[in-house]
Amino acid sequence: MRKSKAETAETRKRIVAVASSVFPRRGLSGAGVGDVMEAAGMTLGGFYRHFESKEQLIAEASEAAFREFVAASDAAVAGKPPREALEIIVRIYLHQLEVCDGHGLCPLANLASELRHADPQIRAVADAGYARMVRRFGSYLAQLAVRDCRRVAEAIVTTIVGAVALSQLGSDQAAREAILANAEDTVRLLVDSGIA
Amino acid sequence: MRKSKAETAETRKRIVAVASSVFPRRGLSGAGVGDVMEAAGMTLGGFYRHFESKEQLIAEASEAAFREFVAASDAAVAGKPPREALEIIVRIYLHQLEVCDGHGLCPLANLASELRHADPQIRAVADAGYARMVRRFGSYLAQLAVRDCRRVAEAIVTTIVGAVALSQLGSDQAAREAILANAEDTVRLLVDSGIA
DNA sequence: TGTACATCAGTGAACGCGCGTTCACTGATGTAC
DNA sequence: TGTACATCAGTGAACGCGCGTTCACTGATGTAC
Repeated sequence: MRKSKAETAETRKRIVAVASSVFPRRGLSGAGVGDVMEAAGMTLGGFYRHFESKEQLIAEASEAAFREFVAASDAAVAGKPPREALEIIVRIYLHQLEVCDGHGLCPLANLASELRHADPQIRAVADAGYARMVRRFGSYLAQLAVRDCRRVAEAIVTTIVGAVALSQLGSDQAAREAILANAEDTVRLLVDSGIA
Repeated sequence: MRKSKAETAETRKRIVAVASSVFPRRGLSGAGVGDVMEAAGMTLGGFYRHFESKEQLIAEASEAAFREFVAASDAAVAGKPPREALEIIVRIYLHQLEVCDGHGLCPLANLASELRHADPQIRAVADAGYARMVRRFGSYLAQLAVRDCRRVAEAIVTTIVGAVALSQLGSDQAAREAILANAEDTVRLLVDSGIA
């Protein structure tokens, strides 16, 4: 049953891709290695041909999730002016849960409290993802001549991460939408506050 | 070894109090029933004289955590004018992690992603806690004649919960403090934006 | 290019540990008379 | 009020399940000659 190198690489990618959607949706302790492998169409036993541990998979899956989000939102804002681009990215982030295929789910918002207790490797990925988001917003804010770009960018990230995390606790749909809509307004307020 | 009714009630309260600090600090799946009992100065076996399940303890501990936070912040703002009271509560919330005894840790910020996968009983407590926080801020905002009290209150809660949750992922102290300080500014901005 | 052997991706079963839960037991409290 | 018995909080050990990890095995791929 040995597979060609190309197939092996494909399989590995598929496992990471599946994991990047399974872990944010079900939680780090809520989804097992077996669940991920099953969702990838394989059996449990093959896992350790590709990864050293569940932790390693989580780290790579989180990296992939950040990359997917960046790729998807980059594509959506290609050629748009900065203000519009910024709003589109915020909107995509806030509505990440409504995308049915469940990809591009941000680890920060979806795994927040679990990441704290994860191992250093995983936390480092989360840290890098956060820094990346801040830099991304920061660069748009700079183009808009916003004062204190970095601080405003951090505030925007806090707002949208908090909104997505909280919106998943609400029991009724209306409350969840209200939280997300509010976050959009808050971001607008933050941007305007920094514009001379 | 049977204990008097009063002692039994004391023991039960102690377990809940300990749990309300252990679970937010170590996570729902990171802390076991045995850990809580040990921290309460007892052995594992006695747990089921007081609670039906770990889930029930988590639910009661979360309720207690919300209550503790309300009690502590109520005491701190007694007699203060609304604007000042609001700022103090925000500050207490944002610095909840620095309190050494580890009490008054908000389940929303500290257990965010784990609450999503918890059972309905626990989620209901989290929901109620969120609603309570929103109402609390809302009433101060109303006293300040802020427009859209409820929406602004929700935005404030999103901001401070997001800030506390995110601040725990940062690796260095400076980044964590920056997130919290930013949140304080964002809240001010939100309040001012609603004042005629 | 063809052949023989080493490699190794994937399978299915088993291992081992952690942890929620249960249980037999102890001895102090509560209660019935 | 005193006595005898039932109750039950707390202990320490055991059970059982889930899950991360390991392992023997299979058969297709890669490679050395």
